[in-house]
This record gives sequence, structure tokens and C-alpha cells, in this order.
Amino acid sequence: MASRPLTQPEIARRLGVSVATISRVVNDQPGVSNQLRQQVLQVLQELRYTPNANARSLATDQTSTVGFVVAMPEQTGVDDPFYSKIMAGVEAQLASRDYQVLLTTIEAQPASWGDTLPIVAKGRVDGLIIAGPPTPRQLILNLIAAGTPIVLVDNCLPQQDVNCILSDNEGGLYEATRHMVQHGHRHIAFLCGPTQWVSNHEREVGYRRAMAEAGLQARVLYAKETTIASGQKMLDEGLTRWPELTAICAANDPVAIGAIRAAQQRGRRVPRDLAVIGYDDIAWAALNSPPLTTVHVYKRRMGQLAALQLLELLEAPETVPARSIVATDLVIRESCGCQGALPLNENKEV
Amino acid sequence: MASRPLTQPEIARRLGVSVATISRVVNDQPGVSNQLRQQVLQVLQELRYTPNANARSLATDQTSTVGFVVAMPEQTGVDDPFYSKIMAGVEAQLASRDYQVLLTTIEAQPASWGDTLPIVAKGRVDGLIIAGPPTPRQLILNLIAAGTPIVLVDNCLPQQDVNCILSDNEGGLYEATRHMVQHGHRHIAFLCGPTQWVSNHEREVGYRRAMAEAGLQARVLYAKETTIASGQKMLDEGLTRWPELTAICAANDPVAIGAIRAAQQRGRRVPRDLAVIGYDDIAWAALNSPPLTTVHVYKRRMGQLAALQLLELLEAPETVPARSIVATDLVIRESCGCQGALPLNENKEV
DNA sequence: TGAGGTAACGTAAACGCTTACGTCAACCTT
DNA sequence: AAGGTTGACGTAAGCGTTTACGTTACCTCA
Repeated sequence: MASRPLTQPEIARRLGVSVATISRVVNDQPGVSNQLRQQVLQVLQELRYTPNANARSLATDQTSTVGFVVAMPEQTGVDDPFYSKIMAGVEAQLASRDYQVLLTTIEAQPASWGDTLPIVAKGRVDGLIIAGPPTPRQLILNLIAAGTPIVLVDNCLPQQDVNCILSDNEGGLYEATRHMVQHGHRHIAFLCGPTQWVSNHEREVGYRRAMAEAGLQARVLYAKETTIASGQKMLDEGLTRWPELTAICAANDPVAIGAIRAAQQRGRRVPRDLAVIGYDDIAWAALNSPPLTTVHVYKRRMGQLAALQLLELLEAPETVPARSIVATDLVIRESCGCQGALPLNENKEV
Repeated sequence: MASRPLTQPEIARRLGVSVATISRVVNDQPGVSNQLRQQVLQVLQELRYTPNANARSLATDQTSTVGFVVAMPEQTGVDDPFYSKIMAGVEAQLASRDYQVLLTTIEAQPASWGDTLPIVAKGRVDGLIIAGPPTPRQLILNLIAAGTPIVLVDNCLPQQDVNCILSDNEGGLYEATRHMVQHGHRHIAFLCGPTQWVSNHEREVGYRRAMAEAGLQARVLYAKETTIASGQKMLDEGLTRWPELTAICAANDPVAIGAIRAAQQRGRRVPRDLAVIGYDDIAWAALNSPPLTTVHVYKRRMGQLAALQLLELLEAPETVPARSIVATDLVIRESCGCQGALPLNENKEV
């Protein structure tokens, strides 16, 4: 059934013109009279001509495709509730400019990657959007060195000139911590995530700043993973060490949820006996019991920004790298035990 | 910095052989002596040669790329907790065969799509994996007519010869309903999803079969959307019409969660006064309060199967289409009120 | 009116690869 | 020893575009 798609030579013959002319009108370039242009356009429409992308890419060395790469820590990848939202933002923005998204998940093991990614070596993409800190740092450095246009999302290499999109980690955690302070809490611990991730470090800074300003003692615990189980274990440890704790700020939602579980199992009621605030506002947060107060991160927006910056970079390769920080919002639900609860279904992003 | 990647002619000159020879060893084809082959391989290694995919695609008319298309009903797309898991399965399987995934989200509005998708018209992909019933039916028919290799996931066109992967919808709902019956429930309603989706229809059939076998009266309500809000509204309606209800089977998790909310707001305790079972076992299900008993669907596996079938189809285009059904598992948590509860963190898929 | 200029178009080379076909030597037949 | 077969390699055409460079025809202005 699949009839060979038609090509410029065929159309050219049909119209009695040259392929150059066809190409010019297809690409909207000067050098063809208005009358002829209309004729050609007409025929192109009728025949539903679509230029072959591979041939075009070969000739122009451009693909109109960008790679979205996400590393998978322990088996989770594109199905991560956080990164999949970012990806949705990327896809939407790129699609509106007729760019396509090529998906790549890579293993987080440092050694498993060489100089570059197959899709860039093969010339399949014009640039990359790299999501998340699990991505091997060395790989990113190699890509930069090779001159591959890239934008980092939810990650950043401090000393490097590279575009990156971050949420306001420090500000978000500062606000969360202040909220606890303002509601009378004095013994507030921070459950931090893996510190090699920039985001976690920045969040810790925000927490410490708020605590310092309030003249309170900072208490930080460090997790190895971003999981419920890990949060559970951490809070167990925390409550043993500091039984006086009345409030918890977590570096991410799974850890916060795990902490709530652990507290409940120890017979502490949340939020009555222990107030908890998470971070990220992943889709599940509102469904937890009690619904999780958390710092909302505009993931879709971050993806959109990443796409925009990459497109800009592709058009003007010499653009000075920028570090973009998108604001956060504290979403009050029930787990922090204050009054102004929003409806459960509150959804910050459309 | 980006040095021009090297090409076959350059390597050929360097070795004093022809490009044909290079191509032959790159593609592992006969016609070159063992000794020379080794020499060439050596040089290819040293120079880290990677063939240009666009040129290759142009010459062979193959891309080693498949498109993953998902329609977005009301703003959700790749970030859907169900489809993103399927996508992860697809990606993993394809990557292991050196295929890439090109992402495409399309609008669910029927009229907005022409004969085919841009990525196939442009020759960017060898085939498509199409996820979900929101995909415009006419588009699928057009693609089939055009001879595009496709596999449907979580969707099917009954009268068409097309590969599709479904979960055992009928069996899953049958099992869920029987579970309710066996635990003594007599007034069990089914909250069905949009019936133009094959899956929902099949689930309804499973429900009705179980009810009929038990000699019980079927009560079905139909939702327009697959959302919490929709489930909430439906159960309100259901309890008004049938106050005697003691159990609910829902066609999907969001609707089930919505139903639980509605019940709780009316002062009915779940599961004590009303038992609820969902369907799909999306990531949030275990976090609901109470944790949702639901029918687990092996989404990752479905994605993997879809990829496998498509690869097979690409290798042998005349393959007879198959309809694959992957089994489901009833996951007992707390919302159905029976004893054998599994730990909250129970995760069927790694 | 004729040199120079410009706009409109065609010609053909290039992009980097695959592959049908041609060539040539070496090895087999009888 | 002449003809035929085979394997190893090179030549070159082709994939469908884009685009640098010619070639016209026409217009302008001295």
C-alpha cells in the first residue's frame, strides 16, 4: 500500500521547472517570481508534498530534533513523576516550533558512558536537554568540551559555563522553614537528599539561613536516596537522636511521605505531634494522608524554559550561558498543621 | 570546538582502500578478507568513527527510530502516570536493540489531524507505537491504510487487522467483582469510564459477567472523564440513586479515589461502610487514604511487548497482526476492607 | 544603443552513506 | 592449457535535499 512518497524531481518534471525552484518555494526563499511561486505552492498542496527530513538533514546538517536525556537511578526513568512533567513541558514548547524530541535514558553508573551520546555522534540531534543530577558529570563535561549545545534542567555545574534551569531551591526551603518558625516551631530538622546533587545543597542552604535568622539550631540528616523508604528510615533515626523535634522539612516529597509514615508508626500524629513539609509537589503529594504541605515546583515551566533556551542557543551558538531560576510556591495542605488549607485538588499547573 | 566528524572517504583515503570496503566492515558484511577487515576495524576503533545516521537513513530508507505517540486529553500527555510507565517499557526494550524513541503528543480533537503524522511523512520513523484510546480513530485508520507499521497499546480497533497490546480488562474486572461478591457484598456498582474506549467496555463486560454469575443486579454509571473529580460526582449520583450500595468497582484509579472522597464527605467510612476497588494501580494508588485496593496492570511489560511486536513487524512486514493480552493482578490494600493486606510499599514492578 | 546590473531561473555539485556492478587475479575444471 | 568459477576489491550511481554558480532575459542609465 505504501506508495513511494513523491520527491522534488518528480514535482519539478510535472511542472516543467527545476528542483532548485521547488526547493526555494518549499523553504520560502527568494529567487522565484510571485506567479510561479503560487503555481508551485498550489501543486505542493494538492500533492501533499512533505520534504524528506533525512535528506534535508544530510544537506543542511540540521535535524530539528533535540534529545531529552534522563538518567535512571534504580530503574526509574521517564516514568519519574518529576521528570515526566518536565519532559511534557519540553515537548510542548519544542513542538510549537516544529522541533521533535528524541528520548534517551542513560544509566547512572559513571563509567558506563564514553565521550558523548550515540544520538549526537550519529548526528541525530541538534542539541540536548539533560534532566536531573543523576546524569554522570563527566559525560556533561565531555559534551560541553565537544561543543554540543546543551541545557541542564534541575541540575547545574557551578564552575562551568552552561545553560541551566533550576527551581529556587534555596528560596523554597527558606520559605518552608520560615513558615514552620512562624507557626511556633523551635525544633525543626531538615531531611536532606544526596548532597552531590546541587539542588539538595541549595535547599540545605535555604534551611540553614532561615534557622540562623531565627536563632535556632539547625539539625540536618542526609539521605542516600530519594525514596519513601529512605525517608522512613531517616526520621526514625532523627526522632531517636532528637526526640524534641516538632517539625520536619524534607528535601523532596517521597522522603517527606516516608517521614510521615515513620512518625505515624511511632504513634506520633501528623500534623498534631509533628508538622511536615515536603518539596517538589509531585502528583501524589495531595493524595497522601494527610495531604502533604509542600513547596510547589513549576516543572512544566522549567521544561518549557529549557526548550526555549536551547532553541535560542541553536540559533545563536555564541550566546552567553544563563542560569535561570524559576520561583517556587509553598502549597499549604494538612501535613503542616496550620489553618489556611487549600482544597485538596488544588493544582498549580494547568 | 566541534571538529567535523570524520567520514568514510577520509578513512578510506587514510587506509588506501575504497569507501565500499569501509562500509562493508562497518555493516559487518561479506566481501572483504579477514586480514583487511581487522585492519579497518582497528582504525575505526582508534578514530572512534560513528556513521552518520541521516546519510544512512537516506540511503537505506530505514531510521532505527520509532515514534511513540500519545494523545493528550485535557493537557495531560507524557506525564500521565499510566502512559509514562508504558513509555518507559517501550524505551527500555527499543534501546536494547539500538532503536531510538521519537516522542509525539497529539491533540485529541478528532478533526485536527490529517492523513498521517508529520514524523512519518517526513520519513523520521520506521513505525509507530500508539498509546491510549484518546488517539483519534480516523488517524489510526489512515495510518493502517498507508501501510505504516503500527502497534497499539491500551487500545484496539476490533474489526481491524492491527497489532495491539491490552491488559486483561475483562478478566481483571471480573476478578475484582468476584472478590467483592466473595466477601459478602450484594449491592455492587461499577463506575465505568468513557465507553468509546475499548478498555472500559471490556471492563464493564467483566463486571457484568461476575454479577450475572452471582445472580446479582448490575448497576453501572458512566463517566465522561478519567479524573478524581469525575469519580466524586459519579458516586454522589450513585449513592443517591442506590443508597443500599456497599461496594464499588471503578474502571480506573482516579475515579476510585474520587469515589472514596465523595463517600467520606457523605460520612461513609471506607472500607467499613463502602468497599472500593480501583483499576490500573497507578503510582499514587498505594498512597491514597485508605490505600487503594486495585487491579494491577503491568504497564512496563505492555510497553515492552509493544516494542517487541513492532520490531518484529519491521523485520517481517507481512507478519499477521496479533492481539496480545497481558494478565492482571488484584492487589489487596485497605480500601476493600478485607484481611489479607499487603505492605503499603508493595510494588509489583521493579 | 550598448555596457552594466539585476531578477529569475536552471545546472550540477555536494551532504555521507549503501550497493549494484565491473574488474582482476587466483584457483579450479577437463 | 584454455575456459570457467570464485572471492576480493574498486567504481560509480543513487538516496532526496540544498545551494553555489551559471545563464539567460530584461531593465536602467549614460
